[in-house]
Amino acid sequence: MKPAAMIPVVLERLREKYPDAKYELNWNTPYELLVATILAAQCTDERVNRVTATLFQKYPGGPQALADADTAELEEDLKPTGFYKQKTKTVQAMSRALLDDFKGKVPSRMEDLVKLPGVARKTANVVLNTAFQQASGIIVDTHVARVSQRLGLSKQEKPEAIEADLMKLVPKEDWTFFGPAVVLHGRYTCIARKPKCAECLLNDVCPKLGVAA
DNA sequence: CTCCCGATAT
DNA sequence: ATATCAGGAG
Repeated sequence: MKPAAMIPVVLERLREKYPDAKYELNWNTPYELLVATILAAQCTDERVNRVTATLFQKYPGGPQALADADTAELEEDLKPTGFYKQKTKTVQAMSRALLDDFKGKVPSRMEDLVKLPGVARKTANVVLNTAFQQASGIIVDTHVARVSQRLGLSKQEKPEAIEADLMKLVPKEDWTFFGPAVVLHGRYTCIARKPKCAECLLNDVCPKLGVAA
């Protein structure tokens, strides 16, 4: 089955299983979502939510508090999310850039967002799709990348190239659903190490590329 | 391409 | 022992 013909099937079945697929990160403001998304690199949402729950109480009011925070102390706060020195540096630099260049407000344009330290298209798309209801693009994280390759929707390796392929295939009105839904499918069914092909809702249309028989 | 970080599955 | 986990920077 050709990729273009698979898309309606994929969308229909994912909608049935995950009717209201959305990101499981907790947030109250675009800024909180941006920080949470940065912290989510190589880390589960559940762990991020535990950290941010106390983090935004301790550093309230947006980017100023985190920009001004003591770095060593913030490192301890972020430690459970892994890559904590890197993430501390990134979150503080991003917060300062927000204050310096955007009056402390999270910009709602892709071209502005990706200028922020620690923000590339994946993170920007999460913020735009989720907080600003904007179909700026399709979120391509490790799950979306893997599932897209296995389904034969893209043969590319780089996330940006995969996103470009997907944007041609998936109708724009489905972009904000496609990302989160495929993430869930990738996390719970089309698992990296040991995909559950037997119980997969797409196993009849999947070419099973890259999956051990 | 490597590094950042550490836990867990295989 | 190695791969992977909601990536991005140098």
